[in-house]
Amino acid sequence: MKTKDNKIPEATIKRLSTYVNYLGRLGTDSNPVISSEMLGESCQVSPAQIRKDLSYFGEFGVRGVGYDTKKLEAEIKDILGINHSWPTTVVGVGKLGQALLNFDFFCKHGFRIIVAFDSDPRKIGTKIADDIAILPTNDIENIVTEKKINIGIITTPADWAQDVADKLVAGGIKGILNFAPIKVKVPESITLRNVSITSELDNLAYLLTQKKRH
Amino acid sequence: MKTKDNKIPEATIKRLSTYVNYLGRLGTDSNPVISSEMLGESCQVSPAQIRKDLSYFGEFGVRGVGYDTKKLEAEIKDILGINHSWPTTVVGVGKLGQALLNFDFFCKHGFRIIVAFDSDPRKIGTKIADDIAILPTNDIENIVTEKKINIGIITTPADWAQDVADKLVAGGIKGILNFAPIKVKVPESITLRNVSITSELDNLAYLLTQKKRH
DNA sequence: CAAGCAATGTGATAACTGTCACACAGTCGT
DNA sequence: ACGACTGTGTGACAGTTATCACATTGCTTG
Repeated sequence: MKTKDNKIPEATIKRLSTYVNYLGRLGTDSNPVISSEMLGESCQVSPAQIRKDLSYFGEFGVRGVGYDTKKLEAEIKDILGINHSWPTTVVGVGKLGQALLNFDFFCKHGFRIIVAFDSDPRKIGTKIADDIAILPTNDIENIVTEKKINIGIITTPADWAQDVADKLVAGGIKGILNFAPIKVKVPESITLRNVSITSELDNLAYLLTQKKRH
Repeated sequence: MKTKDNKIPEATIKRLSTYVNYLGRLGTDSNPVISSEMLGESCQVSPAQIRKDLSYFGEFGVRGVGYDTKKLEAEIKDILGINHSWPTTVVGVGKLGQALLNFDFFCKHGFRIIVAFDSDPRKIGTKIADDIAILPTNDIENIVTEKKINIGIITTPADWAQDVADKLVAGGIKGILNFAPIKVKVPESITLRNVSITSELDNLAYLLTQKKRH
């Protein structure tokens, strides 16, 4: 795979994710080939934008024809790095954690949940969703190191998030996806993404308010 | 409140949400006044960015001093439109739906859950999280109209999402927050936000892959 | 085999977003 | 009361992202 440039817009990555998701749920038999216009229609992105996004990484289509659906899906998965399994752990087995653990897409998107952690004694020692063990949060550092876990997903309440992040980092985690509603701080070398559900709600409220004020 | 211009970057709104969230969890007694530098430190945003963000909407600080913490929080809430209650419904009472229904922040962020919907007969008729009734999805249109519900949150599996969205729209919903991993289509007049958890995962995978390839 | 067609790939351009430096206003100390 | 000081508000600038038009290339058909 070519990577012509390392200045890829984050928005492009987000869209690639949309594309691959759509391609995945498309019957490849009925649509062996897809054009940027058709894909754009489904993903609500302009055809030109799609071509531009892909052009950052190479040439995947055939002029005058379009893209081989199956091949394009594989190419994008390769670009995103979701064509193989990332050893992953979920910390915080509340409702949100459980929702994620049961998420079909986890495995489909290249994430293998090795183990989960929680601080609730009643949950520790039990198993969840396809035989995933729940261990005490104090074991995070050791287990992450031992099992060579790359990715940590934080679904604890806000107050615990920073402590959990520190433990994951101490264990040698590579990346963190944080669902707790505070921005945790980690060393420069750790890849971090904060997912703020409240921020999405606030954004919706803002848009509705704007509309009302027109 | 002044709105000098209607071209506010979406990123600004996202950051405002971060600011207000942080201000909310700050002891107002210990910090009656906060500077853009202090706030920036906590929210991991440059001080200049904060001042710029706020300047879109007016002047809220005192030069040489900073911002009145409590007042700033109220101002931002006013800007975002989360200083009052939006009548809201959640469709899909799976794990993710339950997680959201139990989310403390819902009420704190100006969303009042009126009712929930699900298609599972075992759930219909029961109640959840502080006395919220679960009704069948077939009732969506009528109830949304009757209760004048403004916001619909979709937490169903992908296959149901579009159907649910259509029902919400038929009931006269104003805005939709969609957690299902497909982009639903709604009329122009409806405010829609898609929250893609898989996209966040993909983004993390991409960043890690980049790092590995360095 | 050549001409027409269809849809890609991309350079140029426009729009948008963030950064920076500094003028300005309010406060505090003397 | 006045000058030094502190932190805001903002215009100018730089960097980034999206849009557009069209040249390009491979397929198809007569």
